[in-house]
Amino acid sequence: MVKGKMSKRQQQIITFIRDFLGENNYPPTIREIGRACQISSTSVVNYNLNKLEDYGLIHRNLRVSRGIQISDTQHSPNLVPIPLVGRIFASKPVPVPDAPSSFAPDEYISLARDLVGDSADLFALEVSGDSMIDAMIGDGDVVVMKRQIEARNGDLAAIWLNDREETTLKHFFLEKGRVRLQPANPTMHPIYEKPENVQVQGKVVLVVRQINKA
Amino acid sequence: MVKGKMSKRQQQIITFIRDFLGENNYPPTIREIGRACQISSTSVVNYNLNKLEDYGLIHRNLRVSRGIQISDTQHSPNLVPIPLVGRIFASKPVPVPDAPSSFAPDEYISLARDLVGDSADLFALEVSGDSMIDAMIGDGDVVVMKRQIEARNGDLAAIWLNDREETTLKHFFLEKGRVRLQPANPTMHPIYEKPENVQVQGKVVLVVRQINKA
DNA sequence: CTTGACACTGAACACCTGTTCTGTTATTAT
DNA sequence: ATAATAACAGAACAGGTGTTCAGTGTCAAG
Repeated sequence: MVKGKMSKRQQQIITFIRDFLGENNYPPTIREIGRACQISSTSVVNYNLNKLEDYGLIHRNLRVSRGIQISDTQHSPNLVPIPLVGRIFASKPVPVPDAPSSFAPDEYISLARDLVGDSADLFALEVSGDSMIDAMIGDGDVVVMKRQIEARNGDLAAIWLNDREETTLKHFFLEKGRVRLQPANPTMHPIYEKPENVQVQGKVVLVVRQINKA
Repeated sequence: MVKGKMSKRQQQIITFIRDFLGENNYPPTIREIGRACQISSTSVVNYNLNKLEDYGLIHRNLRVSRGIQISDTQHSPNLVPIPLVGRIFASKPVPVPDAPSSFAPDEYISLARDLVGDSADLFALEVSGDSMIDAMIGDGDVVVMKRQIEARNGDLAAIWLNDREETTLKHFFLEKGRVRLQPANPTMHPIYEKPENVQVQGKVVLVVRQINKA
């Protein structure tokens, strides 16, 4: 959260840092910033960098050359590796990985960070069969899920139905004592379940379908 | 391509650089590398860094502090920018961009290269409405297409139907004088058209669905 | 007007950093 | 064994780099 308002100069500085990082893969020095922003004195750059750190927009490693990190955005590698932990069937619960760091080094899929954000507990599943077709998800699709036990209204969630012993992907709505599970396909009708019969296993964040996997 | 074989020390150095970069978002100095790898002399680190650059594993910016880049982590080669050229409706032809380099700098979406390959003439469209639902593609989905006028059997193609004046996304099959257009949803039935009535506008390569666009 | 805060200048300092040089040790080929 | 090459150590140097400090001008509040 930004407490104060960034001055024009500070905005100029932070955009330059971002550009410089994108081009060189390492942060600029104080003097390089000054040169780019027409600031004659290193102390002024230092002064404004401290301001930017107060605002929480950057992080500085003191006494280290080029020790600037941009905190707000996605600036590490722009790719997020997501572990592909298994397949998802209608007839089995979702194979949710135990810990966020339980690395199954078998396979990863890489996605641009701006598609999925920075969350740590993401994992991916390949869909087997056509049982998720009412969620507009077909055989071979890859779903990226976020590990969580509860869902908020409207979330597309992976839900285990205790009585049917079946996994389904539906939009989750808790309404006056019952759970409405709404297919993503708007031409289909919802089903209603008792809350104790549904078990949320994760929330779908992204669906990727490769048409011609070579 | 690596011409020589990396020594143990060089391997140690490059893994340290990678770790350091992952932790601090900026590259280490020569002396930091030496300290971490038990190398007493800066010249030895320099010596091995030059070797690593000869092998093509890193790139050095001479006379610049922390001027080391790891070539395989450079995000540029791993991300493919795809121009988002417009929206796709059932009632209108696909807005195919004219030239592969006709840059509409409005918006881009970045995707990992291993998802879409290297082809130059890719473009992306956002789907409006639920008219593509029989291709399991819903409102707000993004389809990545490859510009081409002909389709091969089995391709999921964007097809303009001359008589209905309508765009549809279906699997394309040319069979004995007629064209079979098969919905991606296996529970739905195909339609048949005369070849002169269908006009291929592109081939769908990828479908991405972000569930909670913030 | 005075005060104080804010943004900035210019200069100086101490340390950091990449580079280069001479020399030593280990490895390999002849 | 001998020579050549690769790998390393240590020191020194020039310039880069973060930091600090004494001032300057501006501007709004008291």
